[in-house]
Amino acid sequence: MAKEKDKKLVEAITSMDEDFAQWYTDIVKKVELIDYSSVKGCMIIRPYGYAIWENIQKDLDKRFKETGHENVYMPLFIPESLLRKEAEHVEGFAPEVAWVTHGGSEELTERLCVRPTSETLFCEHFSKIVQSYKDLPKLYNQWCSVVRWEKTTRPFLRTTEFLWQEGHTIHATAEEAEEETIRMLNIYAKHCEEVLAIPVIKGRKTEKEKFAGARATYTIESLMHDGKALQTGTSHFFGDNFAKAFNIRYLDKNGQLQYVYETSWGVTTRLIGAVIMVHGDNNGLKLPPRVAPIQVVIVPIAQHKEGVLEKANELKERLSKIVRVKLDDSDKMPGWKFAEYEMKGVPVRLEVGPKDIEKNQVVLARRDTMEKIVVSMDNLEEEVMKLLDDIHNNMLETARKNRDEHTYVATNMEDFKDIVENKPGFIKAMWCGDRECEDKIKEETGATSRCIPFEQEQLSSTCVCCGKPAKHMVYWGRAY
RNA sequence: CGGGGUGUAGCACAGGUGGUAGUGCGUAUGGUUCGGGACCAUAAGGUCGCAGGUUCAAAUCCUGUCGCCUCGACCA
Repeated sequence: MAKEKDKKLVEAITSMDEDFAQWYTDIVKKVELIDYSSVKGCMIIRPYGYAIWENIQKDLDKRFKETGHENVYMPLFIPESLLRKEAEHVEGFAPEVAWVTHGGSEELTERLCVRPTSETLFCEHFSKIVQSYKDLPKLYNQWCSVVRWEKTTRPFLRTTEFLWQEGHTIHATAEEAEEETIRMLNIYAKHCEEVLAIPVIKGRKTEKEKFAGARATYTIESLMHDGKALQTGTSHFFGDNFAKAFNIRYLDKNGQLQYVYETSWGVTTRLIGAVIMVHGDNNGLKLPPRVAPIQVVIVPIAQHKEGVLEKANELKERLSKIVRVKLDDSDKMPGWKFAEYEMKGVPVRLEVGPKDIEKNQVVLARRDTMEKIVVSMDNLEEEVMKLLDDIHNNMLETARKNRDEHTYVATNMEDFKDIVENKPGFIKAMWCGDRECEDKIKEETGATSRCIPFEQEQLSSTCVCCGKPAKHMVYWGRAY
């Protein structure tokens, strides 16, 4: 009887092998990361989910500031005429913007769009504040939400409104702007590996896949557990494209009017989706220690017995000086708590009961490997810190190994199709650089070009699709 | 925007052929428990997604509509 119940509870999360999409939905709901709202495609980010975002923000914001960026805030609304100033840009975004047509009961003379991204607002502002080469560069960033009226939505991965940061910078020269574009891409990559324990492929997007209005788009791509790729962050080089459309000019040292060179770059709450799908397992979420809202959860055993709660509180006090720690002294059974915090992805569980107190020890259980170790209370701080670092490194390596094991090489279309159908993952293949081949591959296999990686390999000399001489090695895959 | 599924208590669901709503989990209270999702007792909790229609009578039949999930085409 009891066993049947156990089974039922364990099955609360759909197995990822059985139905990955359902597994994902189960996680975001049951772990209480989000709730659905009454507006289609909009999600409520609950405290546990938002705390992950705050930790991501904290780390990224620090990295932005260390590289000289300043935070600003731009308006939510963009007048239609402003959005239309850059042709490619408006063409790319117009189909998915939300329009405000009324103020109160009055119809507006010009409708306003809810920002889908803020390039045009930054450009208009830059054109007003920049006169001289001495005003450059301007390195701005904003944390905000944007709205894109997407047709299908999924929590974190694609929502109608989503939280992000968008950096916008202007520079005197193209070289300087290019450098900035790459610098920020590297910051994203480092954040992913050092904080989220997600290994990424850095590279450039093809013309087909680049951002509307950009000269070049750089991207970090990661591989999810189901073998689908996720564009995890992007950094764009605009050249003087927007500068010309918005007339952003400055006087150089020689008294000549010059256009500025511009970049923009962003990551979103999608990063949380990536964390879920890269690290999670059938027991639930598995959070990398550096973003985990709770890094150590203390579960007292037989907490009604004398001295147990006192000791648990004492350990909590000690640990709270170095990690984010929670003591769960609720009336739930210990076993229930174990399962609960495993589902929530808490990296380390600390068990302390009468037997431990007697022996001056505690039990530490790690979420990544499910191993339990016994450590002395005397050097608890040291052991916990070491364990959290170990967990981070192990999670990063496990993710890297998983990605590498699901990265395949194709040298002809037959192999390419076979891989897409039977072995979900990244496909490395040579490409001639022609749009027709890229289109054909997408049409025939459903896979898109993810990026032209900076780290090139010569897999063969001919294009996987048409057989003409190859120009680049490209990562392909089905993507979110 | 097309295909499929779904909407009944906080959650998961049951309620062919119409008769005024039920089960499990959870919640509250009291007690026994506590090293891997405990048990007993008592109790609270629902305008059956919404709007029309048929009918003496609708969770059930009809029409419309909305939300959500999911698979495609488009996007971070």
